[in-house]
Amino acid sequence: MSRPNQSPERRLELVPVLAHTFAEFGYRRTTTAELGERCGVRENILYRLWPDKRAMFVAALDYVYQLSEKTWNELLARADDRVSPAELILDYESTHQGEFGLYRIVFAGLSETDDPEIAEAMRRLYGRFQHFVRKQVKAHHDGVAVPAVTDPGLVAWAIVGLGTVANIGRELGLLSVRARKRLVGEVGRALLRDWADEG
Amino acid sequence: MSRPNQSPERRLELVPVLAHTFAEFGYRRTTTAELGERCGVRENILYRLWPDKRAMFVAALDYVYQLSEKTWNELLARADDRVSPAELILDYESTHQGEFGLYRIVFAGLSETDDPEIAEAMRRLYGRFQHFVRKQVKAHHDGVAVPAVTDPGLVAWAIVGLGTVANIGRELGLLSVRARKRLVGEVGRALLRDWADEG
DNA sequence: GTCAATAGTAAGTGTGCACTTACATTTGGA
DNA sequence: TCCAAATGTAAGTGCACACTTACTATTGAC
Repeated sequence: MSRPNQSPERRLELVPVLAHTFAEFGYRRTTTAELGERCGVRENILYRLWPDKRAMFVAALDYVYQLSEKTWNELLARADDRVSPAELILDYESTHQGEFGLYRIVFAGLSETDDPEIAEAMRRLYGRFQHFVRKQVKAHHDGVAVPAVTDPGLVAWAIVGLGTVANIGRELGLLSVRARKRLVGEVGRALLRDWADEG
Repeated sequence: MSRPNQSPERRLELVPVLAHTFAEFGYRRTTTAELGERCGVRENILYRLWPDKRAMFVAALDYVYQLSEKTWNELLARADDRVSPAELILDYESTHQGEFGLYRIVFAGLSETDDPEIAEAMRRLYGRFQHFVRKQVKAHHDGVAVPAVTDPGLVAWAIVGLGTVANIGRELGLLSVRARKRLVGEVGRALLRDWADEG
């Protein structure tokens, strides 16, 4: 034997670059030549690390979730007991949401769901997002007498929907920063609010 | 002169076919050859009716909104005063939402927003959706003492978000028919509910 | 130092597809 | 019945781009 295989490390280095490139151009309009250039390598180097362009995209999708989860977990680690985790994430997302433009990968993925592997990656992404949010909503509900919506799973989907539509509004220039903040903040809180409280 | 130009009529005939084809394959994976075949004409016929593929897509996007608006207006025309128009639309969407798969065109459009004309068409689409829903929410608020969220515009965006995430859940097989119905129905009603009522 | 595997360079290649061109046929107003 | 415009057919064309091949240079365990 000679020279240890450093492919895994190399993949970890390059995935963020892939993700940002796919976010910028979408799936189809991203060329493997462009990916190589951004990564500072020739195309065939990428083809040694991943079997095809599709696999590069799937890797980028997985990276997007991991990055979000990491950010949220760091956020929750700094939580005190005055504000519930669910509210903390809402507040965070209402200001920082989408700031790296990575949501555009998700949009790209949504029109490539005929590919089973991409569909699977999208399922992982949305499934995990919803699962994560649901956990926080459930915890939040422990301190709530009469939740506006009883099923935490439904609330989690609705919150994911808020984030999604906020990103659509941003992408199309239909929602200002301020409007997006109010959308996620006010509607999100209405979904979490205690129905037993005063109006 | 001889033979009147029937292009406008022909366009009206063909647009639904374009829309269903784009919905099936997305923007990039739809070939002009396929469009021609589905329309039962040669490619260059399509190029006489629209300048390029992009224009065909934009026409399909506009068609999608027109179809939805038509459906909703017919629905509202049958309304009585026991249920508010906003609730009527929620109930309708919670069962029939996305049934023709045309939402997939919207997903396709979301990853083509770098094209100014497509972006503009998407803005029209989402802008009109939100505007339409907002009108119904506003009317609904007239009969409500303390709305859960005061700004009808925000509520409208949230409802559009519910529809969007429900379609994503359907597309990825993450939400069953039943779950989608509950998502749009229960969360939608929570957003419309009167905060002054009993819990 | 040797050798085998890794890492990198440079130049294809084949195909899919948006769009075009050249030509034939039909239509309907005068 | 003429003829100009509309409608249709058939066969390109050129380019973008995913993926490959052939080759060179580096690394590091022995």
